[in-house]
Amino acid sequence: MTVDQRGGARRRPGRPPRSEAGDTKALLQNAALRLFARHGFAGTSIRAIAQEVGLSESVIYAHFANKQAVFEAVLAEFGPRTHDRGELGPGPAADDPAPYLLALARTALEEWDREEARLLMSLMARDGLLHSAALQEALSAMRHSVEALFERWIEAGRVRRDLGTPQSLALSFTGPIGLTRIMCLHAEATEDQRAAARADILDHVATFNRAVFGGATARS
Amino acid sequence: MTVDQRGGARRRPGRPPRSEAGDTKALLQNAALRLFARHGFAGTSIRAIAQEVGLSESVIYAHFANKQAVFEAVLAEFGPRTHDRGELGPGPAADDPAPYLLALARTALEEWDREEARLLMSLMARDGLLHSAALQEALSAMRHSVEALFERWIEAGRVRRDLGTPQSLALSFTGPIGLTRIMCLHAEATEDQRAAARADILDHVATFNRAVFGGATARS
DNA sequence: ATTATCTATAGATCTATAGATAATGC
DNA sequence: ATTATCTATAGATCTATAGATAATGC
Repeated sequence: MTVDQRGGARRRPGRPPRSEAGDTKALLQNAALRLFARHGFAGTSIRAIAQEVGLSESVIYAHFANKQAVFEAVLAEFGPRTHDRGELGPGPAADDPAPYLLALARTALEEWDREEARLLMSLMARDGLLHSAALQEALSAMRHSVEALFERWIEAGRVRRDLGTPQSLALSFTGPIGLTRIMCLHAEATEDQRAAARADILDHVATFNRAVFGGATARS
Repeated sequence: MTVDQRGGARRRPGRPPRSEAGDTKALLQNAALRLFARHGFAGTSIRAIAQEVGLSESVIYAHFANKQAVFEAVLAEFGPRTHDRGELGPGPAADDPAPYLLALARTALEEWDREEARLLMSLMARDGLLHSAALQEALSAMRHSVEALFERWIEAGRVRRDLGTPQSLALSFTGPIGLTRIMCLHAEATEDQRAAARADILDHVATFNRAVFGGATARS
């Protein structure tokens, strides 16, 4: 009788016919991601998640052990990947620093600007996940891989040795990118804000490249 | 009878004698800040706040209209200042860029490493305040004031004009500082993590200064 | 009389479970 | 028989209010 999101009357009791069946678990996880991103874990009720999909709240317990398990499933499905971070594949042009860094940034941007990634960012900016050990590790892994690049470039004479440690250079390069991502590439940002954020990041990379690699890349 | 935080038996009914009176409102706000920082708004109950101070939960309504009002009072008291941002006072040495930027960073660090500021950071990293209009504005104000500095320095020939726009330079300078603050200067960070964060920030500033102002500052 | 606390409680959630119901697939 | 849903409900919170109680300050 009651009209709901799924667009129709409330279901009757009993298993629904094949024609109406969907991937309920996936629908629930998706709804949960959106609601957790908007209202946080404590601010999202089991009831709200089920309602969003147009189902009775008890159906959640057929798919998840409890509310916490829903959150963990969302993180496992959409959460930060631990593997395949930062490397851009085996080696397009890692020995030409400036273009390589630009390509790295572009790749990251493409990944981070996806809706799913933005929802995840909003979720992390609630619930304190920004400070969770998991994210800190993912971030530090990413940072280490960039440090390794600078170390190599210093050895190869592509970066003035007196400029700073590989650690410091890596932070100077990734900092503005990471900050802009956290602050602007989230679920509530408008398309305009996101476009500005992407431009800011690319401008930073260009400025960084000019300051660190000087005219070397452009002229020699 | 029940022992509580304030260290004693539960109060009896009736106004407490002068000897036991404290600034209840301030105590409540302080407890609320800590709990909101740890568990978020929705994850913190009125009950938990009162309990933390060792009072009955109904006492909260003598001091605040409702739960939301507690949150707003906490933000008003501890929240991001809109005024007196970034300027370091009228003018210590704004025309010698490198030392000025270093002083700017040191001042910010001192402010941000205070316990209260760290609690606020944790609070913002829950409840989505990181993406609130209020913080975005505070941040953009800070950024603009740094942009103005770079603009002045470019005009004065202290920064190579072809390096990048004032906007881009400002982001390249403040990005690593802001990111490190958000990620490391929060309530749950250990003293070691915070020390590393402070060192990272100062290293970045040094690297930035060398890359952007080159030997000019050191030698001429 | 006013102020600052308490106790008790109403009413609204919220999580989770038990048990009914109807379609499916063997 | 199994699966995927529902209805109904228990029990635990949670917010907020009403009304009692005792110290304070005039």
